[in-house]
Amino acid sequence: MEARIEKIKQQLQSQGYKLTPQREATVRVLLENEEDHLSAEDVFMLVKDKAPEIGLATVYRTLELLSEMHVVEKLNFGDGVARYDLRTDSSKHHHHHLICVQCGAMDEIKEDWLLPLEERLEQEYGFTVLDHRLDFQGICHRCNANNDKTNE
Amino acid sequence: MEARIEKIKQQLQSQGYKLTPQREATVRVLLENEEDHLSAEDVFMLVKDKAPEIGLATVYRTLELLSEMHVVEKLNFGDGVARYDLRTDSSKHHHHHLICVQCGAMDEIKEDWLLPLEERLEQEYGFTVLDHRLDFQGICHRCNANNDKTNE
DNA sequence: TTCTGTGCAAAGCTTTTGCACCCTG
DNA sequence: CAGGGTGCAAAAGCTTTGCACAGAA
Repeated sequence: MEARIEKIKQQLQSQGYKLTPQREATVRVLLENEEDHLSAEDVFMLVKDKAPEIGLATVYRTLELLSEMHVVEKLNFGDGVARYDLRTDSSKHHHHHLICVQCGAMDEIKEDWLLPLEERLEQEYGFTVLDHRLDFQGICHRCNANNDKTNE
Repeated sequence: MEARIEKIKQQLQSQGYKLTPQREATVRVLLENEEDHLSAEDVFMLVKDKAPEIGLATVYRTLELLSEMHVVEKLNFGDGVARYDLRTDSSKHHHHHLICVQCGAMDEIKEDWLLPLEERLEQEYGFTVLDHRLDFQGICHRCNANNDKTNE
C-alpha cells in the first residue's frame, strides 16, 4: 500500500503537483475501498475520519486531479452521482460490471474479454481504442437462485 | 413513421397513459433525430418548434415515462446530462459507441459483437444478461487521419 | 515572495417536485 | 366531477467556482 502511494506521489510530482495530507488521505480511502465504487460524497465522509477538517470541494478537486492523472477513473452508472475507481497498475484499464437490476448488486469481472474486438475496431473502423467500458444489466446468480426457490 | 407513433400510442394506452399532443411532439422529435443522442434540453428546444407552449418539466416527465415504457433508453456519457435514445423494434437493444476523446464525435456500431460474451456470462457466472452497454473511448478515424497529416 | 492548495460559501446545472389549472372521459 | 396531464416556479441534488488565507519552495 505504501508503495502504491509512493508511486502516485511520484506521478503527481512529475506533473508539478504535491501529495498534500488531504490528497494522501483521499488516496488512502480509495485504496482501502478499492472494491467499491465510491461517490465523491462517500469519499468525503470516509476521509473525514482521517482528516476532519477537509472540505468537500477539496475532495472533488482531488478526485478531478487524480482522474486527469489517470490514477482513478470517473464512472457514471446513471444514478445521479459520479463514482471513482482506482485504476490498476496495468497500463490499460479493463473491467466489466455486472449490475443486477433486481437487487442492485454490482459485481466486477476484471478479466479482459475485449481485446479481439478492439483489434477489429482498429482494423475495420480506423478507431484507436484508448479505454472502454462494458456494463451488463441483468439478474445476478444470487437472485437467479432465489427466484428459482420462490418459484418452486 | 406514423406506424411507429401509432404503436407507441398503443403501448401507452395499454398502461392507461395518453398520447397527448405534447407527448406526440416529443416522440416525433425523437423519431426525426433517431441517429443523435439528444439531451432533455435538446429535445425541449426541438419540441418548442412544434409546440412552443411546452414546458421543460413536461419534456422530462415524458422522457421519464417513455423510459419506463422502454420506448427510449436513458444513456449517460458522463458529460453531465442524460441522453435519450429511441429503442429499435428488436426486443434487445445492442449498440456500441465510439467516442473520440479528441474531437468529441460519437459514432455508433449497431452490430452486436457481444453475444458470445453473454453466453459465457450466463454459463460461468450464472448472470442473466438483459441489456448491456459498451463504450469505447479513443481516437476516431478522422482525427487519426488529421494527426497523421499534421505530423508529416 | 510567489505559487499551489485549501475551506467555506455561493453559484451553476441538470433534474425533480408542488401546485393551481386544464381538459378529457 | 374525477383523474391524469401541463406549465410555471421553486426546490433539490451534485458539482464547480470565487475568494481570502495558509503553507511550502
